[in-house]
Amino acid sequence: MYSKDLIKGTLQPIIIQLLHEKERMYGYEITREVKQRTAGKLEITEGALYPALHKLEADGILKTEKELHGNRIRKYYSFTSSGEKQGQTLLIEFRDFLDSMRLILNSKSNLV
Amino acid sequence: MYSKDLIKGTLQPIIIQLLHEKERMYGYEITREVKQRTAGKLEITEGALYPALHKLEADGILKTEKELHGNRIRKYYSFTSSGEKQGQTLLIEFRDFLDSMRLILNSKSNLV
DNA sequence: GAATATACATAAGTATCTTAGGTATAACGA
DNA sequence: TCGTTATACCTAAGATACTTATGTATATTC
Repeated sequence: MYSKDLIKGTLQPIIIQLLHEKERMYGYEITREVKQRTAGKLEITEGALYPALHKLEADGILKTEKELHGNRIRKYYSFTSSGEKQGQTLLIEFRDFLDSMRLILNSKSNLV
Repeated sequence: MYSKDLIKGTLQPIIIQLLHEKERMYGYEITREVKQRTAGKLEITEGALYPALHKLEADGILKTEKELHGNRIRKYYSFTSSGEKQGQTLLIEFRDFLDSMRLILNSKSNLV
């Protein structure tokens, strides 16, 4: 697991990214998918995820529908029609931000 | 400028990276360098930078020496001998973290 | 039948940031 | 010469995204 502070601010774009790929997902599924993609290096804690999902719903970006699987409830999240566009914008910004980080780490500048 | 929340957690590794390249820098110089490297997309606020530098010093990773330039004081930061190693470790972790972000954004997973 | 996995949730505390303010010198343009 | 911008440091209040801990409940596995 990475140091806790690195992760701040990345959770929302991660959620948005996954939902852009899969249309609808439930919370626990998101934690599993992230863990799998990063070979266990990044584990989203539920104490962070659920409040984040609730906020995205409260902001009108995601909507939910509950479904019974076996005897357990799953709460599926998907984009609202307006949220779709907002999510795309946020993802573009996030990718651009990561590019900037790479620039900082790699630029052979006039330093030294 | 990027959304505020994206930036959280990245300031410390940025400082460490720059000091690995240049040996010693002062606060204001760091803000200029970051702005230049990112074409103005990332501007470190002084309210964030100075407390971060103070913390790195308090943690024994950086040390300082004040210098008079013209009539203005510059406070130069550089690694302590033990801080050098810690900084390297932190940078490796940060790069790895960015790689994980890329994995999440790019993996053609079994989703959909 | 105990431990682990699945699946949701909240709440207190921590840490990093933003925003806003403060001090002071240097340089530049109107 | 006077106001603005740049340089250069600093702190404090408030916002907020996280961690850690806890709770509830069902399903599966050993």
